[in-house]
Amino acid sequence: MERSNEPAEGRGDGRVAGRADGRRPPTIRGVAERAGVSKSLVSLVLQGSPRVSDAKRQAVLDAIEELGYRPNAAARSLVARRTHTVGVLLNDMRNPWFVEVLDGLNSLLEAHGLRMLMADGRLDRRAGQDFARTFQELRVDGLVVVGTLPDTDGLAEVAERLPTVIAGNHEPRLPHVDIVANDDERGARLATEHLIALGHRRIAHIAGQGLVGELRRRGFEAAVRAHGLAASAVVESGDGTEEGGYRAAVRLLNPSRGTERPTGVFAFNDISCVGALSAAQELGLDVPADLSLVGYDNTYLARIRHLWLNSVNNASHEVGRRAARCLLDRMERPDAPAGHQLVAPELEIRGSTAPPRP
Amino acid sequence: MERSNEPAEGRGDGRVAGRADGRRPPTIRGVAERAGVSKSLVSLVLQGSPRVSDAKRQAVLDAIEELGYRPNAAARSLVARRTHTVGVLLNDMRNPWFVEVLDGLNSLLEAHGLRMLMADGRLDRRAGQDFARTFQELRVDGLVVVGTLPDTDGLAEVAERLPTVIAGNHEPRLPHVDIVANDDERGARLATEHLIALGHRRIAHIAGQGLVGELRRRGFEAAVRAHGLAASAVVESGDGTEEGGYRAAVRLLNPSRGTERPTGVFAFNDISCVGALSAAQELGLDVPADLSLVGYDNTYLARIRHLWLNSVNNASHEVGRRAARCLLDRMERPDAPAGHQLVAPELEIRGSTAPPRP
DNA sequence: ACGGTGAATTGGAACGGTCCAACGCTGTCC
DNA sequence: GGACAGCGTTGGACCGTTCCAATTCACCGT
Repeated sequence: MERSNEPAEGRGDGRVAGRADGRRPPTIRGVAERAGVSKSLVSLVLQGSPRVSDAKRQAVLDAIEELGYRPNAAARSLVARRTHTVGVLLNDMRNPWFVEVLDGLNSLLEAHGLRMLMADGRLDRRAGQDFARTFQELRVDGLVVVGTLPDTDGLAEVAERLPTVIAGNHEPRLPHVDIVANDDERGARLATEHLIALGHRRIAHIAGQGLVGELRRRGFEAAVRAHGLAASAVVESGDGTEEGGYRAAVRLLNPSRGTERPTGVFAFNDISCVGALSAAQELGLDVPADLSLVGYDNTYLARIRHLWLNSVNNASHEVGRRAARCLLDRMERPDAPAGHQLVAPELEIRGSTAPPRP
Repeated sequence: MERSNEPAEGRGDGRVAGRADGRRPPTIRGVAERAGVSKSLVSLVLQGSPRVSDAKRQAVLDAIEELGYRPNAAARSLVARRTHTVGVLLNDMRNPWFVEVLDGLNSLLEAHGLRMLMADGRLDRRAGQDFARTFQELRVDGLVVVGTLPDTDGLAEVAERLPTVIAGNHEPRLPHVDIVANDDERGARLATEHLIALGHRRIAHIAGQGLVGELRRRGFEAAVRAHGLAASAVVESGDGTEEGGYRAAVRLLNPSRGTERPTGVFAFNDISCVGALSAAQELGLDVPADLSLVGYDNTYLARIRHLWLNSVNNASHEVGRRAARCLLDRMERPDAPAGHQLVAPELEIRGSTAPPRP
């Protein structure tokens, strides 16, 4: 009762201590009053309408400037029923690969006036489990899932209502969800064929886990088979970590092994490739003279002069760009059939391969 | 006129092609209607009010479930004048350091029901230039700036209206803006004193740029001076890159140099330390037998077994946690004087240092 | 029988924008 | 001189919530 007579005073929101400086941010009405026009006219000015006289436009702009007015995005999107925001769900921001995709995404989305709202599933437990709820409550205009994702059921639910695109992963396949991914199988073939072209005949692969690990292994196997080297090819399992790569390489290179050891190794990713490099050096093998190595992902690890690894560059930036393109298309035609495209990788040559010793 | 009789039909928003599936998402009114209650009661249920009969509560919950209703965050925050969102501005997501800070931030913010809206100044040109405008339009409840920042004027403007905290940087100092940063000077002293304690007498520093570079150099100089080694200490300038570290190390270690060469080097960061490592190996020096190295930041580079660098761990997670604490406090008392705290780093010992050769 | 009490429920006014129909002007044309 | 067109401008409905005051209703004591 007493309170209703002093509406804009501090502590008006019932918190323990007064919020902000007690003064609410200026509204469109405040601007209108100051400029001596109606709020409708201010709205027209904000939208850059041409049917406003220069005099009033200037008055409005001055008032905006003087008051430091900023339109309220919530109010705006409430009536427009568009937030100009797309949700981006990642699962590990530590992965430099993601940043490339984000960069590619952003370049296009920004040009279309969309901002990105990022959530990291691993970093933010809530976002991982409950991202469906969060993004729906925020009424994002679209959703991009980057990499693998914790909760497929949740995604299916969101995808029914929201234009959705998966970037950098091959699954899950859902009715109206586009997929843009790296062509991992092709990249693995590229790496393997590079070793073969150098003259290597005993070639090994340090495998990774998950669907991506599967695809890269498949590419490796296809390449060795195509060149009749399947009999002398070996696959050791790793886990995508440096330690896993190290141990796999030790198993591969250990002299106690019955068969002759490989002269070329294609590793699942750069990290495990670095592990393999460590193992080789511990065993007194020179890279690339005694052992050729190829990694994958072309991370900045590969670019360290000390390591200088050949690596498959999976063009993540392009994946991001294309995913953005898909999302924009799907926002226009939400019921179009799901598309599925692969982006071709390239092999980046540095110093970790050479022809085998004669 | 004709339209007003068919309000919820597709294309109602006047776009070129129909948006979504033509059906608007359910609102609180729809839920109320279905449950046979008023919208006010639904609102009470949503807020978990105890003064709702069990029968009606259940009816409402069922209706929500059946319709797949999700409250509209924009409408909610419009009346509540709180978005439960804090803006996080970073300047390069590629930096693994940031991710740690974000993780620390998130752990506390999430527990207080706040979500993070991230913008990368380098990735998103608009966010970098115009983040002040964007965050103000979104009416975020607070702002965290992680690392350095492109536009100090913009920050000053925002900070007048918004609880603001700077994490991981020592500047700029503004009236109501708290600062939580790593104690770079102390970390540098730690690293340098470790070398001194091992018995090194000719110690060098590969410096970095900016305020942080300055602070670390200062810590180095303080330590050598305190131990009476200032005369034999050298500082070479680098730029925080691998290449810069490499070149600085070449200059330091080159035999043609007039003076005797250092036996211990403290580098500005892990990356330039890796560059120094490369240079040492090219010159035929063994690390750590001929040359001890210490890096900074304890990134995962340092943890690569192949490199296995001693490095100063600047406890970024803790920086994030404390920054979140500051922000929460400041949201309660926005006019409190600005605080400034430093987080103590620790030295992580691995394999890149040893006593100098006798 | 009646007012009082308190709990459960409801209508309606915000919140800060957009947008549409309608308005007052001025000038033009027949 | 009146109908009309077109321009610049405005009031008010609406978007989907929250919150407050008001209402209903059963129950109680007198």
